[in-house]
Amino acid sequence: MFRELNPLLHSELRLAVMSILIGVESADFVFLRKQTGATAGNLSVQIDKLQRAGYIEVEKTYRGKLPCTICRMTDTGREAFAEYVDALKSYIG
Amino acid sequence: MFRELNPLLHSELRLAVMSILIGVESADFVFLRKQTGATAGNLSVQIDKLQRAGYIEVEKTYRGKLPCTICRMTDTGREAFAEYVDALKSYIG
DNA sequence: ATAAAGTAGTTTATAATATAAACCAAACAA
DNA sequence: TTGTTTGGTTTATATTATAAACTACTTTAT
Repeated sequence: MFRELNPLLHSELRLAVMSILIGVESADFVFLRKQTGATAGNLSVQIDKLQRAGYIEVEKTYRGKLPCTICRMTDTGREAFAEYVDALKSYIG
Repeated sequence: MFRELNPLLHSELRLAVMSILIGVESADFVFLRKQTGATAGNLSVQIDKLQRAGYIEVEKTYRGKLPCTICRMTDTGREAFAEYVDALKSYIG
């Protein structure tokens, strides 16, 4: 009846991050922060979780002299997101 | 950009309960337990939260000699559910 | 009549999660 | 050179989810 909801994606902030990343080639920390309105600490933790799960790739680089953390979704991430969205439909029709 | 997800509804089990109740006039504890596959303890707690939020009404009665807890959604619940579903769409398109 | 097992839950203890506050290092500005 | 801003990370705390333990009663078997 009800499909299981991947707990890694069933989180407002991680879902927002995935939702952004699925639509772009890549996005940096500052952009994600602005789009989601999250605090830096929270975003940092949630990016880490998505990376550990293999759903996103994180590249640590510099923009000029300032640190810049670039995120992009992996194929695994895309699959997981698609399945999550599908599973959600068993709840919300 | 992203709408807020009502944390009371953004929970797998509570969402499942609401999803069931939106489609029926009422449902009892045992039915909800079977449909969701939840443990009795977890279901009891989550029903309580939904009731306190005013999203469902709980009627304590008997089926024969055995206790029977009947749940039905309120108008407030229906509204909250509709808004939650709508908000979700800002994440999953 | 009594013990054992089952039904329908509730309460409570614990594990997992989310979140913000505090912190760090480098850059820039006064 | 002292303070402020940027771009984060780490850690402490509050919240949440969940299962285990318990309550109260019924049914079944002895």
